[in-house]
Amino acid sequence: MLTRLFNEPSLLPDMQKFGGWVDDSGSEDSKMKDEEQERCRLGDEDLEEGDVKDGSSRAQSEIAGEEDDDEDVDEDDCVDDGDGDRPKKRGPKKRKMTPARLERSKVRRQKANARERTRMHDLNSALDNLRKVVPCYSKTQKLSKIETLRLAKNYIWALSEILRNGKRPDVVSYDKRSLSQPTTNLVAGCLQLNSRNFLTEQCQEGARFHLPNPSFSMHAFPYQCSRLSSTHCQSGSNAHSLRNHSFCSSYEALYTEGTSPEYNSPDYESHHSPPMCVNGNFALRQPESLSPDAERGYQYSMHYTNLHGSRSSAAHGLAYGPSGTRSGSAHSENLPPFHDVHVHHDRAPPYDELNALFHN
DNA sequence: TAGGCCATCTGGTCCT
DNA sequence: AGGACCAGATGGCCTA
Repeated sequence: MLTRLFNEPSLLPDMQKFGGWVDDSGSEDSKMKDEEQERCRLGDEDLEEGDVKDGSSRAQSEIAGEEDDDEDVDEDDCVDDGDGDRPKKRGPKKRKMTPARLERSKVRRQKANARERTRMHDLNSALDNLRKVVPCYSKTQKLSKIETLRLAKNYIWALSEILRNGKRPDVVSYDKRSLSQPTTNLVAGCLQLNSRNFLTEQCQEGARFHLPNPSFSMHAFPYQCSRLSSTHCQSGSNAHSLRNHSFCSSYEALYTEGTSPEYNSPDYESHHSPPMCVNGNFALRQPESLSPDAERGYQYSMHYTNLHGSRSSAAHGLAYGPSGTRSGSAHSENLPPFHDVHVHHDRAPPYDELNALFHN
């Protein structure tokens, strides 16, 4: 719960005002006390805060001439090693951790913690922004950090290849590191479902749709979400022999939140069959009624495998060929409305080539 | 329950 | 001195 609260950056500054990190303030205090006790016990240690493990920082701060304006105390206050034979240590005198210094150290540490939190939040925000511009985006099933980066890398790589060669990148030369199975499924399901909504939207608007954001047109559509239970996943649509549990699970996960009750009825779900694929390719089916321009502009296909060398079950489960023509018996028309999963693409660039990206 | 993912704390290092 | 950045440690949450 605390963790969740802290995920809300706006809350953090206020929380910091109230004694810093709630969970750890106590332990930090005790830690500080322990350190002080340890220093006195050892006799020859007078570490600055942050020097528990070694003295490098201490040496640094001492060299820098750290001064305690108000509470500068000699080391003798604390130390009585009782060993006159021991060679006197060189260097500046060490200072005892007085309560005032301890307090300052604590404040410093809390400030550093707050900065670190802010820094990590900024980093996460940037990562979220990146998630939104890689070709698959879901609010409900976020790509992990590492997968976001890998996906982005592959996306950039493929775009570069297309720009350089004007043709589909060679997937063999691609970075083969793996996305997880759930992510593989997510991307696959994401694209397939969006294609369906996308096309529906086009039909409703006369094969045209708005592009409020010319860069990421798919953001224009607020997708509804529906849920497919595992049961339905397994029992429904026997004709789709290639569908497997993993793929079903991904759909289930994707549709778990924000589900409209009406979609939970068996009748409704029975109409929804995850798309199939037999060769690792999947693509969006083009409506026959689309004008040539629309067809050219909205075609979207994708070749997708998982990275461990094993084919993605999701990819296997998709039925549409790379050309956008239907190659199996799946019914993309019957796919459930999708919830906040977005496929990003721009105008009508070589999507066939771009879709080769997700081989990672 | 193990493993993955994540947020946070912490100390070290470098830089200004 | 203080801030930024980094990496290790830790603990919570979630899922298979």
